[in-house]
Amino acid sequence: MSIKALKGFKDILPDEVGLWQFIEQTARNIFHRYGFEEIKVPILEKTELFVRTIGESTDIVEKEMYTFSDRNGSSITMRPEGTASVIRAYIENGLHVRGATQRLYTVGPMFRHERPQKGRLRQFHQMSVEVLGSNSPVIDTEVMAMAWQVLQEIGLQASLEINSLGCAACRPSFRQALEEFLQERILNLCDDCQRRSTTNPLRVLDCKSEHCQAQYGSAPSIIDHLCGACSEHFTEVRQTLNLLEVPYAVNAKMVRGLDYYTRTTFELITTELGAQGAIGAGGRYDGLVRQLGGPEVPGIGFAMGMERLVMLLRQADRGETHPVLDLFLVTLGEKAHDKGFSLLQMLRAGGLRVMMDHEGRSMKNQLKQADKQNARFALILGENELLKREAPLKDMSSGGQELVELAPALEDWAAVIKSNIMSREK
RNA sequence: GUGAGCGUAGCUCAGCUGGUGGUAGCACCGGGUUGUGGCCUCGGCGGUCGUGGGUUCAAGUCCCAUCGCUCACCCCA
Repeated sequence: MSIKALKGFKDILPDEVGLWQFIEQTARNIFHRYGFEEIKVPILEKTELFVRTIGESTDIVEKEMYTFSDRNGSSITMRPEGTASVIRAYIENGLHVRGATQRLYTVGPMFRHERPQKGRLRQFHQMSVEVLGSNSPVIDTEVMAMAWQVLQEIGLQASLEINSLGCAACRPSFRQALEEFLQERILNLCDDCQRRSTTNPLRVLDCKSEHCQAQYGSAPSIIDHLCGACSEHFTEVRQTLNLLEVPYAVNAKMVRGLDYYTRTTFELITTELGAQGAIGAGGRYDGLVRQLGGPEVPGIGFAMGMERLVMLLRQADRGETHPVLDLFLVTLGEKAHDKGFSLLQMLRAGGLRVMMDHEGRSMKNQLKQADKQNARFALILGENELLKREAPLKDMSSGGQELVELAPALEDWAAVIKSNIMSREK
């Protein structure tokens, strides 16, 4: 049996890479328009970083991290998400002195040891965005509007759901009210909710059981428990979203899986991906920088799942993008091949995408190759052409061809061929 | 971690109540014009039927185990 990739680890084949590049380029372009700068951070970090930020009792930390001992015995972890590393880098490099607010994004693989299913892998890729240093609710809106715009520009539909989780001042009172509510009817809840009511009470609210949901209609809502400042913040977020005419819905039952979130949280949700509806999600994390030993700096961020975006585009049949060759050099005979090889390099240096055959295949075959590689033109170069000093340039889509002169010097050939091709650029 | 479904060619799949693995489609390679691709046509390559046991005269087909994949739960991008 040959060696196969690890469970949950996938090859991204050339057919699909064009789509990945399209998404990433579109997103980067938008991020730059919004004043964001890229930061590249390591894939490995000290385990402690994730334990302290994501939260000790979260599923990610408890059972999903790729954690192991380094050769000198320290515990290191392959990052399960991007925010923690960016915050660490922000603090470690004193980025707060570069300006009051920093807008950063990073792109790359994340690792979680989960059971793979549709839209969920053990190595997956995120584009992750962070704003550090602003308390303004308008920043929340700006960030959501930017995420929204990314989807718009890559041509995807999703709905935006928002919520507020409150802050260290108001969340505990809500949590207490909820716990009391759950205790009163603990025996009427499903097994999962009974478990969740002690481990992670907020989670019960998005239970899928109808029986449970019927009872949660009267459950305390986080929105009602927000303190004055948090309530005002949330109101302003909604107002500015309205102002920008970004469509959204408030979902008071939305919960996030990472402990560091405060105040505004949001998800971009699609119904087209089976059980994995979130294609982007994020929120505020006002205490996080301080908690990691940095200055008292608020933050907000979100991540988008590349695999899920790619999957949606494929489903929408916006699939494979084939690389296009400007020219395929068809050569006949050894002499023409050698001459052609020099010409090939000259043309490439001149910026054209050019290929040729080195296997001595028949002309028919070489044209077949040209076709398969989506060449726009084919230049036919044989002994006759070398003697006559002119060669047919064939337009592969129309089939028509005309002779181009072969100047005495190779440089001039290349220039003539290039200008011939360029002039027919449509 | 739990549950369900599925493993036959590189890919998509036929293969009935067990009776010799398909001229199958796509892809790949080569012919059909001795210097012109796509379409057509002909031919070729390609499989320890996931693996290991068992039942049987006989197993791709039935049984058990195991591995893998997929989807769902949990949870999450």
